[in-house]
Formats: sequence, C-alpha cells, structure tokens
Amino acid sequence: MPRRSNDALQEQLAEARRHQILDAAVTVFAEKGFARATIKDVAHAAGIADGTIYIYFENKTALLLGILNRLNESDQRPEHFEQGGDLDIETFVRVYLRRRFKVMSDSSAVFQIVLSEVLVNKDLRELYMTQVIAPTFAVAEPFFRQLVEEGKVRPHDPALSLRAISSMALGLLLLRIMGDPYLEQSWDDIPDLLTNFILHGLGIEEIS
Amino acid sequence: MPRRSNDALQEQLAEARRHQILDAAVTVFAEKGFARATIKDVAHAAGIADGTIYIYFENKTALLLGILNRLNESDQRPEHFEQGGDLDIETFVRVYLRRRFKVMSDSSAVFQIVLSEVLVNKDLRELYMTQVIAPTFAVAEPFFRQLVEEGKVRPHDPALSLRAISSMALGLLLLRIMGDPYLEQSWDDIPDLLTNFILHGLGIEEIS
Amino acid sequence: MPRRSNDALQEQLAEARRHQILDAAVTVFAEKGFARATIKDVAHAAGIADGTIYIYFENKTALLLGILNRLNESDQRPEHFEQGGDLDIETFVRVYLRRRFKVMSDSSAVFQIVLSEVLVNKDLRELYMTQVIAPTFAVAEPFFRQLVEEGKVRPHDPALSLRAISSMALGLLLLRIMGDPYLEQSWDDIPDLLTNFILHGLGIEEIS
Amino acid sequence: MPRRSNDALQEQLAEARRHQILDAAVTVFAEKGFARATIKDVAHAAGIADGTIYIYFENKTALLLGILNRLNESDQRPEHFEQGGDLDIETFVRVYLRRRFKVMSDSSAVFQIVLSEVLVNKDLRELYMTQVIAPTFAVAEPFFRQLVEEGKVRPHDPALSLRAISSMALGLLLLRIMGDPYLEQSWDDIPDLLTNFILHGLGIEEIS
DNA sequence: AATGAATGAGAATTCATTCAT
DNA sequence: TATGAATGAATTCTCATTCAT
Repeated sequence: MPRRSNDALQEQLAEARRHQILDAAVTVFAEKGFARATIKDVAHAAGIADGTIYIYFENKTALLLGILNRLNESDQRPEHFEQGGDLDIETFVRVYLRRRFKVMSDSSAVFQIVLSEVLVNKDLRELYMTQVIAPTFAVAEPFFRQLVEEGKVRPHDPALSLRAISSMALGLLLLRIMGDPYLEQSWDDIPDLLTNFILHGLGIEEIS
Repeated sequence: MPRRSNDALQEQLAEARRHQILDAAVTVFAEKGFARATIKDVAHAAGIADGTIYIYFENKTALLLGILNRLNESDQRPEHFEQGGDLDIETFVRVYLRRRFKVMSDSSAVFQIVLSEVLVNKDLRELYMTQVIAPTFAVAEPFFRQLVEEGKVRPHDPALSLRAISSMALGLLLLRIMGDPYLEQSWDDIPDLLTNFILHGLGIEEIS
Repeated sequence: MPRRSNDALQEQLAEARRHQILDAAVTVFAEKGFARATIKDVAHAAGIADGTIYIYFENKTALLLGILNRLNESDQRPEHFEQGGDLDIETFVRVYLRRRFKVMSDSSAVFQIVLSEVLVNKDLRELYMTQVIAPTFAVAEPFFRQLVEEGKVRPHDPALSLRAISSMALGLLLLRIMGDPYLEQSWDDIPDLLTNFILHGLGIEEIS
Repeated sequence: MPRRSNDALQEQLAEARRHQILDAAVTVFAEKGFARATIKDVAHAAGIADGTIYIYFENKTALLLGILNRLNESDQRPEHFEQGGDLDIETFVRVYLRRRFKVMSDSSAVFQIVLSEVLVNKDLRELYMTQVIAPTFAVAEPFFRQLVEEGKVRPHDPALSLRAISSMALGLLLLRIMGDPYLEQSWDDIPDLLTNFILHGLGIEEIS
C-alpha cells in the first residue's frame, strides 16, 4: 500500500488547513484587531469549529506568529536587488518602488495586523525586527553602498537613505490604510511620482 | 460664599484628575496595548482605585478617545507654517523637521497607542483621519502650493510631496520604535541629515 | 470454514485488547487521576488510536467499571480461608497477612484509582461496597465466628475484629502509597511484625 | 478616623469570606470530587458569584490547598499526648481513640476530598505527607518510645505500632465512608471496642 | 468623591465522542 | 477493525462595570 504517498497527502491537507485558518485569521484580525478578535470569529470565518483551530495551532498567539512567518517567507527575496546593476538608476528606482507598492497593497491586511500588534508588544517587536526588518536591510544596504561607490548617487549616508525610502513607503501605506483620499485615488501612480521625488527631492536650485 | 469660584476650583481639580488618569493610561496602553491593559492597571499606575476612573470617564474606550483628543489639541498649531515665508527653504525644512521630530519623540508613547488602535479600528480610524490628519494637511497644503508658485521648489505635485515628507517622518518614527539600532543611535541627527535628502533626493546628475 | 472457531478467536483477540486498554488505563489513571486523565493519554499508553477505545468500551466511565470488575474477579477467592482450619492461629494470621499484603502491593495502582474515585462517587461507592467488600466480609465473617467458638481467640466481636484487621492493612497500604518512608523501607517485614501486634495488641500485662 | 480598626474589620470580613468559600468547597468536592466539581458549583453552594471566588483564591487548586491548610491547623495539637503520663494505659488509649474518632467523623468530608485527591496527585501527596502526616508522627513517636521504656507496653517496634493504630483508625473511617453498615450503626462504640483489641490483640493464650 | 468588593458576561482552551476513510 | 480529524459542549478564569459604604 502506498503508505508514503498517503502520509504526504495528509501533510498536504494539513498544510492547506493551516493556510485556510491563517487566511481567516488575517481577515478577522485586520477587521477587529488581534486582541478583540475571538477564536470563534476566526473559526467562523474559516468555516470550521473552534476546537479545530487548536489541532493546527497551539494557541491564539501562534496564529499571529503564523501570520508573521508567512510574511517572512514571502518577503525576503534578495533577488529584488540583484539585477539592478544593468539598469539606469531612475529605471531601477521606479521598478523597485512599483514592486514594493504592489506587495504592500496585496498584503495590506497583514501589515495592519502586524504593525498594530508590534507597536504595543515588545516580544513580537523584537521578533519582527530580527526576523523581518533587519534581514531586509542587511540585503539592501550593501547594494546602496555600492551605488555610492560607483558614483551613481551622491554620497549620502547610505544607511539613512535606505531607511528614509523604506520609511516613506511604509508611511504612505499607513496613510492610505488610514483612508487618505488622495492616496486612495492615485495609489497606482504613486510609485512613478515618487521616483522623481526620491531622485531629486524637492529639487531646489543648487547654489553652485 | 464664593460658590462660583468654588465650582471653578472643582472643575480644575477634575481636569487635573482627568489628565492624571490619561497620563497613566498612555503609559499602560503603550506597554501592553489597549486591549490587554486593564482598568486595574491604569488605576494602579495613576495611584487611584478602579472605580474612581469611572467618575471621570464613561468607560475604557473613553480613555482612548481622551488620549486622542489631547493629541488633537496639542497638534494643530498652524503657526508652524506661518512665519516660514521669511526663511530660505533649506532653513525652513531643517527647522520644521527638527520640531516635528522633537514632538514625535516626546509623544512617542501616544503614537504607539493611537497608531496601533487606528490600524485595526475603523471608527477610530475615521475619527483620527477627520480630526487630526486631514486638518493638518489642510493647513500645510496651501503653504506648499505657495512655495511652488513662488518658484522656490520645483513643480512637483504638492499634495504628494507633503504626504511623502510626512510619511517619511512617520515611517522613521515607526522604525525607531521598532528598535532599529541605527535610528536609535543617531536620532538627534536625523532631521539635519534628512533635510539634504528632502531637498535633493538621491541627487543624481541631471541630464540637461 | 470453521466459522465458529473463528468467532472464538475474534472474541479472544477482543478480550486481549480490552485487557491491554484497561492496563493502560490503570497506569494513566493512577498517575493523573481518573478525571484529569484523557482518553488520548490512555490510547497513547496502550499504543492505539483514541477512537479504538470506543470500539471496546462505551465511554470513559466504562473504563473505570472495567477496572473495578477485574478487581472483582481476582479478589473473591474464598479458598483463602478454607484450609485455615488445620493451622495454628499464629501461622494462619501470618500467612493470611503475607498474602494480603502481596496482593495489595501488586495491585497498588488499582487501589489508588478505585479508592480515589470511590471516596467521591456515590454510585461507584455503592457498587464497590456491594460487589467487592461485602462479599469478602461475608466469606470471612463466619470463619472468624468459628474461631471464637472453637476458643482459639478471645471472644471479641468478630465483625469488628475482622474490620479492624482489614482496615489496618488498608490503612497501612494507604500510608505507604502516601510515601511514608518507614513503611516504604520495611514493607516486606510488615506482615510478620504485624502478626504479633494482631495477636497480642500492645501487650500490656493483664490484671488477673 | 479609626483606620486601623477599619482595616482589621476588612481583614476579618475577608477571612470570613474565605471560610465561607472553603466550607462550600468541602461540601461540593466531597459530593462530586475535586475534578468533577466546577467553580460554578462551589460559588452556587456559597451563594456568591463565580468571579468572587477568584478574589479570595488564586485558582481552583488553591481551594484544595486551603482545605488542606485548615486541616493542618486543626489537626496538629500535640497536647493530645502531653497529659497522657498520668493515666493508666487503657484509659489513655480509650480517651485518645474517642478523640481521634470524633475528629475524623467531624471532618469526614474533608478526609474524603483530601484522600481522594492525594491518592492520584503526586504533588499534593508530598505536600500532605510533609505538612500533615510526618509532623503528627514526629510528635507521637517519642511518646510511644517512652511508653516502651517505662515498661508500660511490650517492646514492639514503636514506629510500627504507631502506624498500625493510626492506619486502623484511618482504614475504619474509610470503611465507614464506603457505607459499611456495621460501622455506620455502631460507630460511637468503636473506640471502646477497639481499645480492647489494641491492648490485647486477638488475645490468644500465650504459651508460657 | 473615592473606594474596592462583587458581579456575570465572555473568552481561551480542553477533551469526550463521533464518523468518514 | 482501526484511525485520528473534527466537533462543540463545558470549564476555568478575566475583567469592565456597578454600587453600597
């Protein structure tokens, strides 16, 4: 009897269930916040019984960590920076921003949850910092440094530039989530508009 | 007997109590999050009994609104932009950023709470948008528009520039709260470093 | 085809399974108590799946009754008393106590469970009394009565003497289960030491 | 204002509440067993709300410990043995047994609970052994040893004699709780009847 | 006004039992 | 038969809110 393939099937079903539950959790947590949401809410949204959740996750907190981990997996793709060398800097920034904004929009609900919780939960904050943010910066910073060395961008502090751009993207997402009508309306154009700002700033005449 | 002045005294004492409670609430909510924090926690931090809080606030949610309202009062000072006309643009940006960062640092705990809640609470989000953010932008946007007209800055979209800069500041605060060590260490220098970035961006050579 | 013998084989296998499950249940219940132990615990200890238990026992309570019934079967061997007549009383008591202590030690876990439950479960208590204890006394009491009549022991109340001796044994087992170090250490000598006490008590000089 | 006496009053009220709750817990636990009894049951029996119990006891287990501790307090009265010296041994045993049986009957429900739980709960067992049983024996054993030295009783092993007598009393209580009709009916006479047995055992003629 | 004991609704979690495979 | 995922009732415990003092 194909025991092995049977086990594998079981594991796949379990994995599917885990995703089903996490998807429901994302929806519910984004709507009501992690603490206000109940396991009953999540179970209901997933179309299963309360108890079933505990077969796949140890407790409510594990749902949050499960969400964080999926973010983790999907987010750390260093290839973003790898083919940058060939492009002129303007195109590169434009492409990068488009991709970044796309991802952020797609996982906007996840951002809401994670950010909301991370702001008031020290343990989660440290986990998020070491597992998600620091690795991302660690990948991006050398790339920035190289741009400076190649003379492609003016010699700012690369660590700050990097953080400034990331923060800008993050802040704009926040502002959009908040319901800013301007961003809501022209969200798809933002990456292109922003490219110009990032390259030249407010663009005052330089006193030569 | 001076009944009227007695009433006024009473009202002042009550106002002081309200502030004492809100201060305690800010500390506690920032530490544990609004939902995880208990009235007992807040009462304890304020050095009073649980029940006393209900004399000054209708319920737990009213504490959150109270915090939001204080932010409201202290944050909408249009004078920030009023004397800007005399300064050159670089100095203006520098001064503005310094002030903005100072305020944000000082009320970092309030930011944590409000942001955390606003992200997952639609009602509060709308309240915050209409009462705090929109008014701020409404004050700042005409000023930006004027800068463009006076030819002091290149004709970007003023609404976007404004949002980009605000978002950058907000995002950097977030990143700092998250525990980013670079920002933690050089926080006081950020406004000055940022000024350059805002004025010239990454500063690539312009093809004329 | 030998259907009948096949059925008998089936029944024997089923009986073996039942014993396997009850053995596991005894171990687990003695460790954690009936109520705190879960079906999962028992299934795990028996090396089978949760659901399988319900093929052999109607519900969790049936496991307890199953344990009680096995005790029942093994415990009511009236032959204990039958060949007593030939022995002198001292030897008889000694032999009886040794056997009694041996049995109690061997099924110490069963005692723990049954006693623990019987103490706080009226139905079970009545069942245990009528099915286990009363029959035992019913067998032993006439024997005691006969000893008195034969003048082998002083004319105490036989019902009480019987109960006093049984209780002593039971109480000592309890004390040992409790972890009394003295009993733990000299458990195997207790029957012999006790014989003397039972025959002569504290042994004060009798005023003649 | 008499703050001090007010505090004392509060403390007395709290102590009364604690007793009220423990009394209810004893009744309920003896009826259904610790694990099967619910906090709701206890609260109902005490005539208070569920939540109130948690003001006075940390959790359900603390109720059990509370019961154990009260037993502790009431049970360790070394004076039982102190004035024994004057009496002849028969009177002493009789008086001691009467007192012991009285106490056991009065707190029969407590015994049921504690025994039942102690049999299947290792932690509680150790606690009970070190805090209740061992101290009792530690007080009684020297007294027994002295009786032997004074030649008042035959030189048995005092540690065993002590345990044998205690166990007998304990076992008889158990048997009575179990519903043994003989003990039920003649319970008040048992101490006197037992005295004889303890002093002379089955009382066979000694071969001189 | 201030207190904090009391309340009870509501949430997380467990687990006996069922049933499709 | 055997399995173990799924169920949902039941339980412990928390905490916002009330109210007598």
